[in-house]
Amino acid sequence: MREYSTKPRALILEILSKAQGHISAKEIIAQLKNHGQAASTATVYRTLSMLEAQGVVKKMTVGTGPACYQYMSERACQEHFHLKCTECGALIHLSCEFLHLLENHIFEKHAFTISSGKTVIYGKCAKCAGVDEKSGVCEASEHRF
Amino acid sequence: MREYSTKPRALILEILSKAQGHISAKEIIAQLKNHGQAASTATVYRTLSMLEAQGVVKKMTVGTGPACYQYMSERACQEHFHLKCTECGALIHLSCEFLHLLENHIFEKHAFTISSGKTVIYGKCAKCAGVDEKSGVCEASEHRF
DNA sequence: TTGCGTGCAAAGGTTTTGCATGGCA
DNA sequence: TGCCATGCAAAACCTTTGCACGCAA
Repeated sequence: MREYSTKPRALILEILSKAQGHISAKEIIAQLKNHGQAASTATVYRTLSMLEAQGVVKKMTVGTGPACYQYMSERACQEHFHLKCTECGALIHLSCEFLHLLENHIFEKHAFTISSGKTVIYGKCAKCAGVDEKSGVCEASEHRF
Repeated sequence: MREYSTKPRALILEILSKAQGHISAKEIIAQLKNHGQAASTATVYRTLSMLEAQGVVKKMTVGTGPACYQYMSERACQEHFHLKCTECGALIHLSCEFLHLLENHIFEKHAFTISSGKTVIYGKCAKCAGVDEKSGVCEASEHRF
C-alpha cells in the first residue's frame, strides 16, 4: 500500500500549514478555488481523513458546526481553547498560560484530563457584553474568526 | 408568549429524565415510537432546543457524532462547571474556586464573560485515563452521574 | 377565540461513498 | 503496467424550516 505524491495533496497540505490556527473543510475548498480548483470536495475530505490518521493534522469540532482541522507543526502544537460568543457567534481561538494552569489544577486536584481541543467555553464577547475590549493584557495569542 | 403543556412535551421530558446520562435526538425518537409515535422529528428537535434555552437540559457533542442531551435534575446547575468524559460519558458537576479565578481572568484579561452554565469541559475521567482518583484534594464540591 | 404547538415534507449543510477515469511510480 | 488517487454525482446523516392544521388556555 504505497502512497502517491499528487498535486491536490500537496496543495491541501500547503493550505493547512499556512492556516492560522484551525481551518474547516469548506474554507480549504474555497482557497483551492482561488488556486484554480485543484481538488474536489471528496478529495479534500479523503485527504483530511488520511492526514488525521497519520497524526499530521488534528480534527476538532466546535459545537454542532463543521469539523475543523489544525496542522500539527511545533508551533501549532500549543494546545488552545475556544471561546464562543453565544450572541454574535464569534469564535475566539485562545492560547493562554492561565488555561494551562487550569488543566494542571483539574488534573492534579480532580483527576480529570482536559481535552482542550474539544472544549468550547461559551459566553459573551466584549462587543456583545458591552465591555471595554482590553482592560488588561495577557501573555496570550488570540485569534478571532 | 405563553407556554402550553402538551402531550409530546411531557413524553420527551419524561424520556430525558429517565435516561441514564446523555441521550441523542435519534434515541428519543426511537423511544417515542415504542410509546406509539407521539411526537415527530421536528417536534423533538424544537422541544430540545427550547429546553436547552431554559437550562433544563444540557446539549453536548461527543466527537463528530450527533448532539446529545442530558437532563439537569438540579436547578442550581448554572453556577458551576461540568466535566464530561468522552469515553464513558460520565458528567461531573464541579464547583471549584479555581474556576472562578478562571472566569475572572478571562473577563479581565480577555474581555470575555464566561457562561459557566452553558460550558462543558471535555476530557477523560480518572477511570478512563487510568489515573489515581485522588492524588490531591481541592476545596470543591464534586458530584458524579 | 387566540396564537402557540404539531406534523409533514422539503430544504439545509456537512460528510461519505460508488464507480469510472486519471495519473504516479 | 499496476494500483492508488481523483472527480463527479448521488447518497447518507443530522438538523432546521415553511406551511397548514390542531389544540391548549
